[in-house]
Amino acid sequence: MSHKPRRNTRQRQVILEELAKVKCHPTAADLYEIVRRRLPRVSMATVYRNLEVLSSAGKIQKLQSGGEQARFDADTDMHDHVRCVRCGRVADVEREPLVVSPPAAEDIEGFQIIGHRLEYLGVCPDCRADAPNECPPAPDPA
Amino acid sequence: MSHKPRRNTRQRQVILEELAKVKCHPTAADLYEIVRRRLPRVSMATVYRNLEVLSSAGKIQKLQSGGEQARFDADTDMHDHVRCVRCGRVADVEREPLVVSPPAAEDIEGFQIIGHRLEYLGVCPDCRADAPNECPPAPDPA
DNA sequence: CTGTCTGCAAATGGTTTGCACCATA
DNA sequence: TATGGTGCAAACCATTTGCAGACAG
Repeated sequence: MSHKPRRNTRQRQVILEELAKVKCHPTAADLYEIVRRRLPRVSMATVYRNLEVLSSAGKIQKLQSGGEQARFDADTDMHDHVRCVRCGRVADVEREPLVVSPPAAEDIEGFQIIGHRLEYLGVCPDCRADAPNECPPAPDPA
Repeated sequence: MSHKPRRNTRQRQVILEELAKVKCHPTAADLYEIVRRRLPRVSMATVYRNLEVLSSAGKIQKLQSGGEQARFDADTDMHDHVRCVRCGRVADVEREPLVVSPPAAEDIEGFQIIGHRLEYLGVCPDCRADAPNECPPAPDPA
């Protein structure tokens, strides 16, 4: 794929390195805090711009299945994720990704299918711990 | 689950009625425009508040699988959706929803699974039509 | 050198909220 | 009449963008 020439700036390197280092799937803001420890003068704009560049270059994955903040993953291998509906945290699902068969042409009124988005919803251990809550379908991820 | 008592206001009725009427899956703003024809003085806030109330009451579905605007569906029967990656339009998939088996406990590190979110991505007929899309070979309008 | 990238700050845009008045039950 | 609901405007907040100077190639 012919992409525009891209420069290999220090910011870009550090952002990718730090994302690769963490086991979790940080938000842009999380990553900003992390990167800031090495580059005190970076700006959020730079973090956002680079996450965008890296993700369209296929070097990282952007996970934004909910209406929530996007989260990022340096592991580009195909794998599913679970998202905590309470705190928004995202974790990997350690099994082969589910095979999702695309709907037949006649079931989608002219749409040309190019993929799908699947993500599990759950409650993470931490949230379950202090959770004085009850019924499964939590209202909102606030 | 103890829910607060809810009043049956004219705004609430109209919002639900109009949503039930349309075949598409409008955004809050779309619905605001529609509802405004019957209630010229409604506010966006009221539309948002009621869509929230109706959806937590299970009377409508809130579709916000992407990072995009939420869309709403008065059809609460289980069914999948396709979202146009160009214009954001959402349509129903006319087949039995795919059975998604939740990951086993040992594959998700303590998360308690409560559901999943699946949505197909595609290009709608309209967008495909005028689509001057490119990617590899840079098109030259000249 | 040149054109991309950065930092800063201000702008977006969808959604939410505070408040005083209104209307449903 | 008691309270949930409404309209309005301002607040929020993640993300984007305009701009001038900085720096990679």
